[in-house]
Amino acid sequence: MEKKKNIKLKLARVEKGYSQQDLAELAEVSRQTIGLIESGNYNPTLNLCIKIARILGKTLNDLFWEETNEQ
Amino acid sequence: MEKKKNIKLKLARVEKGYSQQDLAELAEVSRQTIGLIESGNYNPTLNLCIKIARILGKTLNDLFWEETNEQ
DNA sequence: ACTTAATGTCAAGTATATTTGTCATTTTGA
DNA sequence: TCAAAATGACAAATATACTTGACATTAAGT
Repeated sequence: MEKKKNIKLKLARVEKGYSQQDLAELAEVSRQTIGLIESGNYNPTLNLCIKIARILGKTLNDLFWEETNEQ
Repeated sequence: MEKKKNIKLKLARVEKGYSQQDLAELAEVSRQTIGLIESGNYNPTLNLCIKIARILGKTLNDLFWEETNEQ
């Protein structure tokens, strides 16, 4: 049951020059939580997604929305 | 500590002609969970937000993103 | 007025997001 | 090469999302 990595999040983080640890501290969560979200095997809460998006200067859609064909 | 109601979600649901119960069944969660998300006193998981958005033909930003002045 | 559907709310239980600690592996820079 | 920084991964504990059940209140239709 491999899940899809969140490459968009990782790219946005690296573009800002942040390590997982840096982003974790800014978002006030653990480094592991950031790692798990990037790995894709994770279901974070909405508030954390919003916080991360704001820190990285992105929106929810930018980081967490996948367009589907039928919609 | 009153939190802001998610009026955008409620509007999108009513536009589709769904009751909270209807949406809950489609999203495979309890009616209470939908009610709590609309009431704003809640922090749902990302996967549930995505599921709800897809059911209502909206995006994450449409339903759960608030633009801020500084970004 | 009456009935039913829809919603709000509370309390107790269950599932799972998140933390903490630790160690292994990879990457980066001197 | 070497050392340090960054990341991956695991297990056990804690915090909290979500469920279930139940009852009260409000809205809508007849």
